[in-house]
Amino acid sequence: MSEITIKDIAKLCGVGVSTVSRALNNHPDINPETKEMILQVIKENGFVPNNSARNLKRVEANSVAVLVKGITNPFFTDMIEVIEAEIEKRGYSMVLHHVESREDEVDVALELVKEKRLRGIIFLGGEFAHSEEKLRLLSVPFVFSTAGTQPEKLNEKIYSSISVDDKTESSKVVNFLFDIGHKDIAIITAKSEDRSVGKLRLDGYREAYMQHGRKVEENLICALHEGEQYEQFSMENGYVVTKELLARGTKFTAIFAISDVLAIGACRALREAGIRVPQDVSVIGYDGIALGDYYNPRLTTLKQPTKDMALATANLLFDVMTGKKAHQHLVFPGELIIRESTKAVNG
Amino acid sequence: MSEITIKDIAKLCGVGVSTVSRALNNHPDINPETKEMILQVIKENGFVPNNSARNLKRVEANSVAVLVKGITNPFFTDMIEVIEAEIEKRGYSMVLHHVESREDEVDVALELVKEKRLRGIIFLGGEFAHSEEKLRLLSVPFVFSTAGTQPEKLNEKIYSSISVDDKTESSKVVNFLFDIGHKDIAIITAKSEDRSVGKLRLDGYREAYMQHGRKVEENLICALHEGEQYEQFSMENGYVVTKELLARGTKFTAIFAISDVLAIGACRALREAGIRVPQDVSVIGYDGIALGDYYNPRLTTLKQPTKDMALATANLLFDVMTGKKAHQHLVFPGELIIRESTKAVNG
DNA sequence: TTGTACGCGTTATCAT
DNA sequence: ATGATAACGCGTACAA
Repeated sequence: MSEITIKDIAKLCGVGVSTVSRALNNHPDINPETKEMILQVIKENGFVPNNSARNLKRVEANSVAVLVKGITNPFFTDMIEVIEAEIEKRGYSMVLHHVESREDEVDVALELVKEKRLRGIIFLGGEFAHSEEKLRLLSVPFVFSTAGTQPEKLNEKIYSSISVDDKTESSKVVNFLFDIGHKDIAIITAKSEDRSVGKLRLDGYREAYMQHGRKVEENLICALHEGEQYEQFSMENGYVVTKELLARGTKFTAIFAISDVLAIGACRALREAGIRVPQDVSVIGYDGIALGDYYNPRLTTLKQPTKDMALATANLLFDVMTGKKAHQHLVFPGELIIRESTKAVNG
Repeated sequence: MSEITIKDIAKLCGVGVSTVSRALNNHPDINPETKEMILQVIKENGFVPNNSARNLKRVEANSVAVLVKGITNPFFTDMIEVIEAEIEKRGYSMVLHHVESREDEVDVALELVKEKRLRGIIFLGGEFAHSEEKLRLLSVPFVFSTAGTQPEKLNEKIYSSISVDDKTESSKVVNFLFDIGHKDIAIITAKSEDRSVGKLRLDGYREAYMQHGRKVEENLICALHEGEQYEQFSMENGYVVTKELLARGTKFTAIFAISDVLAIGACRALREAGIRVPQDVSVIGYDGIALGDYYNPRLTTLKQPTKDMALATANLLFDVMTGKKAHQHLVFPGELIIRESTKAVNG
C-alpha cells in the first residue's frame, strides 16, 4: 500500500501535476472550477503533501525555529507563547523544537536550517559557550535568549542576545538577604563546571559575599544533580539537594535557589524537616514564573521581564533578518519581587 | 552562498557521492581510511546532510512521533520522559511534536507520517472524537494515551488506547467528598461542548450526584475559558474561574478541579478571598502531578499511574508495530491520594 | 489556463 | 570497495 502522491491525484483528475500543485498552493493561475474539483478529489482520497519534498524544493519557507533546552521549565513556556504570537503576527510560522539535554543546540540548529529552510533561529536557554567557528556555519540570523551573557571573546557581530545580567541580578538577590540580616546563605545552583546561567548566578553570589567582606562557606553551595534521574531545573532536584544540605548540618538562615522551581523543591524539604518558611528559613527564587505567585508561601523572587524579553527577542530577530538592524546585545533589568517566603532576621 | 551538499564533499574528496553517503551512514562496505578522510573533510567544511532529502529517500526512519496537545501541562511532561526512554531503548528515535490547541492532531499526524517516515504515533491528550474515516488514513499504528475513553461507535480494531476510566474515577472523587460530609461541591471543568476528558469527568460528577439522590446545582459547574488568553489547563484559568464562582455567591464547601494545575489556581483564589483550604473549603485535583505533592497544602488528588501508563503506551505501540499484538484498549485504575487539601465536614 | 520536464539532496541498486 | 545512476515527491520554468 504505497502512499498516494500528487501524481496519483493528477491522474485521477485528468490534469497535470502542476495544476494540482497550483491548487494546493493557492496559486493565482488556475481556473476556480478546476481548483475546486481537484481539492475535492484530494479530500476524498485523503492526500497529504509530503513536507520533506516541499522543503527540498522551496527556496524559503518563511519559518523561524525556536530551540528550547529544557521545555519542562515553565519559565520557557511563558516566553514561547509570546514569541509564537509575534512570529505569526508577521506571517511566519514557528517551528518549536525541543533540544535534549545531552544534545548540542547548535548542531540541532544546523540540521534544522537545512531541513526546514529556516529564516532565523531563536535559542531559548542552554549554554552560551559555543565556538565561533561553529556558529559561523549557521547561515541565518539567530538570537540567544535568556541563555546567560556571552563570554567576551566571542565575536559580538555574528549573533544577537537577550538576557538579564545574571551575575549582577544574582548578587542583588544575595545582597538583599544580607540587608535583611541574613549572614549564612545557602545557594542551590548548577555544578561548578556549568557554562550556563548557573555559573553566572553563582558568580554573583560570590561577589555579594565579597562585598560584605565575608568568606563563602563552601558547604553552603549546593550543586544540582545532573543527567540521569531528573531534569536539572526540577522541583525534585531542588528537594533532593536541600535534603543533602540539611544533612550536612551547616548552619544557614536563607536559601537562594537559582530558579523558582528549585526554590519550591527546597520549601518542601524544609517543611518536611519541620522548618518553617519564612519564620525559620527564608527562601528566594529566580525567574518570576507564575507558579511562584501561586505557591504558598508566595515566593520572593528575582523576576525576569519575561514578556518584554520575549517581545524583544522576536523583534530583534526580525530586524536582523530584514537587514534593518545589525546584531545587538540587549540586557534587561531584573526586578526583585518581595513576597512571603523571605523574612528579616535580627542579627 | 548556496549551501554545501554531498556532491561538493564528493568532489573535494575525489570520490563518488555514494561513498560519501556510506561514510555518513556507517555503511559496512567502505574502506576505513577512505571513511576517515571523508569525515575529516566533512568536519572541515561544516557539511550537514539535509534531512528533508534523507526522509524523502529513506524507506524507514525508525522513528516514532509523540504528539502532545498542551505541552505546558506538567502531567504530560512526566509521561514524555518515560516514553522517550522506552523508545530509545528499542533503538528508535522520538520525534516530539507540539500540537497547537487550534490544530487537529490527526491532521498534524498525517503530515508528519509522510514527512518523517514514521513507524508509529503516540497521541498524548487531546480529543478522542475523531472520525474513523480520517483515522484510517493514518498508515502506521497509533495509540491514544490519556485522551479519554473513546466512544463506542469508533472501530476499536484500528487503534489502541491507554487511559483511566475518567468518568468512574471522577465519580469516585465526588463520592469521596460526599462521604466526608460535603454536599455542595463545585466542579471546574471544560466547556460543555468539550469532547475530551473534560466531558467524561463532568459526566462522573453528575453520576455521583445522581447516586446520592441530589440534583446538580448548575451554578456550581464552572466552565474553563478557552482559546484566546490562556492555556486551558493553567493555574491562571483555575484562578479566574474560581473568582467567578465566588462572585456568583452560590454556597459550596468543596471544589473538584479536573486537573491539579487548575486546583492550584483555585487555591489561590480562595486564599485571596480569605477562605482557608481545607478548613473552610476542601479542594481536590486530578492527575497526581509532582507539583501537587510540593504544594502547600499538599493537594488531595486522583492520581493517574503516570509511569505505568507511559510504559504501557510505548509497549503497546511497539507490539502493534511489530505485529506481536492486535490493537488493545487498556484502562488503568486511578488512585485517590488523600493529602492535606481536603477535610471532613459535619453535616 | 494548463501540461511537460527538470532538479532539489540524498539513498539504494546495480555495475564495476 | 567504489562509482554511476535511478528514484523519492514536489515546485516551477517553460512551452503549449
